[in-house]
Amino acid sequence: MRPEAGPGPLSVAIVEDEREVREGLRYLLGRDGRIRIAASFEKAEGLLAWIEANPEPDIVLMDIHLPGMSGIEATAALRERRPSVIVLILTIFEEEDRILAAIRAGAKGYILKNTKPEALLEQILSARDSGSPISPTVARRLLEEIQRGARSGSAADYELTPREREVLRDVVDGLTYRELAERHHIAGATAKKHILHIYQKLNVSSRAEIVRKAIEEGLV
Amino acid sequence: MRPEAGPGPLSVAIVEDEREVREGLRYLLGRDGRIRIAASFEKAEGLLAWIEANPEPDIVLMDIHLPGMSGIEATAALRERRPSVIVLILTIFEEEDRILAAIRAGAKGYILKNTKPEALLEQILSARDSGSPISPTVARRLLEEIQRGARSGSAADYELTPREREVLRDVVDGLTYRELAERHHIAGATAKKHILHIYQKLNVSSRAEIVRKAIEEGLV
DNA sequence: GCCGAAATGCACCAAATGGGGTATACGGCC
DNA sequence: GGCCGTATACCCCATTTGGTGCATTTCGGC
Repeated sequence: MRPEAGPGPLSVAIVEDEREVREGLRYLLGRDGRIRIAASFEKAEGLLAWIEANPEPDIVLMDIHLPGMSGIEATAALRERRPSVIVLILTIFEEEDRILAAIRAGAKGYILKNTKPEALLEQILSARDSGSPISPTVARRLLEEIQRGARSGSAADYELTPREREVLRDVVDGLTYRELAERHHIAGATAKKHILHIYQKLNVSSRAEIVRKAIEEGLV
Repeated sequence: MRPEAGPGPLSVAIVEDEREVREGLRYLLGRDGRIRIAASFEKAEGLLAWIEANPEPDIVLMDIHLPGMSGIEATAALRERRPSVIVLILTIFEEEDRILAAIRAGAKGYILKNTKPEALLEQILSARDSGSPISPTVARRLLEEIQRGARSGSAADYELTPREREVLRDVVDGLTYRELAERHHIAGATAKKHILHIYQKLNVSSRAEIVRKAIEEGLV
């Protein structure tokens, strides 16, 4: 292997639904001689279909939020069918939970879109040499996650009080503050207070998020 | 067997968190000579502990919404440990999804609390003779469910349009109308419209419910 | 070309929600 | 006794949400 030069230009495919961002990436990466844009798609399904009939690219830049199949799902599908393709998640959000999900799905890197163009370029190139480009912000999250998992034996517990656990279950059942109040014989304001505390502990801020997290983490 | 007389009074245990309702049931059922109230509890855990050390009752009247363990969970636990005990769900709500869940958990009947006292009494007594007291309203739901399952091969599909499916996924991700609008390049009002349509098709009316249903039915 | 379904957009409104603060009561622990 | 966490309750406020009704555009099928 020749890490310094590599066997010709790095072949890159892009999956990104925003046209401007997609075109911007094509231009930005394409003008560097070390990279060749093999194709770009606005939907993950497009990439998956294309890859069946074409030589596989070295790297896929994958957005997470896409119409239709999500970037994470697409990453998982790609690992199944084309395990040698390196998938780099490229997203604008610092979505705590998605980082782990993406990595479990087989992503080799997680780059934020606010990364400076030159740095972006280098991160992509580094991926070829078994590197894993991770934005600093993301790296921090990963460290925190590792620490968290290390101490409590990976128990998805959060430190909910018994009362909060009861309320959580009912929130998952779709109860409003008022119904919560009736069911537990407390004031609606108190029910709200409990829920707000749960929000803080689970690091969410809406009913939808709390329900999802509670179900996925097995809190109910 | 002597269906007309039975082997003495029917032994009934009650699990109901509302004190007034619980006492009301004790009075109502207790004054009929054919029934004997063995015990009553405000929490399912109480019943489960009690039943370990006492002769099992013929019938358990079980509320669904309880602090701590739910009535459905308790029903399932009871079927495990005391399979001969007949559990009748007694609840004030006509909760479509709970009916099936309760029956799967092993409930033998599903009675609504708005049932008239005399009818309630007869329904409970009928359960002893292999009857399954089901309130008419509930029976209707069951028929609909059977019809639904019969036609489409039990596929949990609902008839969502592709667009609605996309929106549903993002709602599960916790996006607000505003974020939905940005992500799909549509107006917030349109995002709302889609969600309202999904509500109708899934028969729910809140973010929390839609997220739960979507996850549990594998729509995401 | 017409029809209907799907998707889109907007207006209006009542209710629910999320977020902030303050305060009291109870129980266990140092 | 004093402290802290938990649960309780209430106040205010901006935003979001759920519900309706109506109108337009788009698109595939007949």
